[in-house]
Amino acid sequence: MIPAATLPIMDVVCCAPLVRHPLTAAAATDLARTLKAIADPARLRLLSMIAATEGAAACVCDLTEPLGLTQPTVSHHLKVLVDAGLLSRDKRGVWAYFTLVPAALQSLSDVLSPTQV
Amino acid sequence: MIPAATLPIMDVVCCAPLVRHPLTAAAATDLARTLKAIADPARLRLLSMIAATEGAAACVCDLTEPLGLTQPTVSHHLKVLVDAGLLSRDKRGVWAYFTLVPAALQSLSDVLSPTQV
DNA sequence: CTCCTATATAGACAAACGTCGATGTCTCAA
DNA sequence: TTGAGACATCGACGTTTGTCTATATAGGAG
Repeated sequence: MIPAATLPIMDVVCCAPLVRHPLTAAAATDLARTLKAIADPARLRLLSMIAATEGAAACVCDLTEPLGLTQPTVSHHLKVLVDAGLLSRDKRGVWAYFTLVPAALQSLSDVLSPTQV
Repeated sequence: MIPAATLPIMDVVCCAPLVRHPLTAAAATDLARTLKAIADPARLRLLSMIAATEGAAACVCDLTEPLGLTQPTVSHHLKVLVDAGLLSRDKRGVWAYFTLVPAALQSLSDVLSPTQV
């Protein structure tokens, strides 16, 4: 039950570009865990909706209706993204605001790039 | 049963950077399909092993043993990657050689980058 | 305190997934 | 023609995943 959020994504991704060295089993498992978090239509839309939101912060109530999913399902997807280190949660009073973690997406982008430095 | 390989990944990915516009349901489904293809430890290792191979082409027989999976399972994973447009298959005689499709990985990398042009 | 609202958690269920052993297909060599 | 080897396909299986409803928790208004 260790939250994946504690995984240092940068470490997993940095210095292990996919196309330069064969991945070890452990590195592949870690990277796959993060990729699984974004390999879902609902979660991709959540990420893009949060990124497009004024101030890049959004609460669950704003995200539920345009997605066409129930509130518990949206909360579940948001938890997956937070645990993966892609979003951060900021609880203000009754509302929970979610913000992108840009470095996480950048790390994923870097590891996939065939033209890595 | 339309192979995902016929999906124009560049079109799915290009001009729809994740963090700039909210994804439509259809675009999110297409992108998630491609991401699911690489969100697996065995397939990530296959990609990196093929990339690291002399000439960037490898046959199934070379990939089975280091992965520790059976030949049918490796063939299955390779098919997923080919259908996703990430690998191309080249059958020469009895052997099947697999090669990276660099543009596909680059497209994925681009769409995830928060610092997209 | 009491109610209302926003969110999280629990439990259930169907669908999708990863893996395997068995078998089919195709190519080459003898 | 026959046999062997490389790869693909099939069918089965246990596990994981996405979704829901129902319920719990917790903050703010009155």
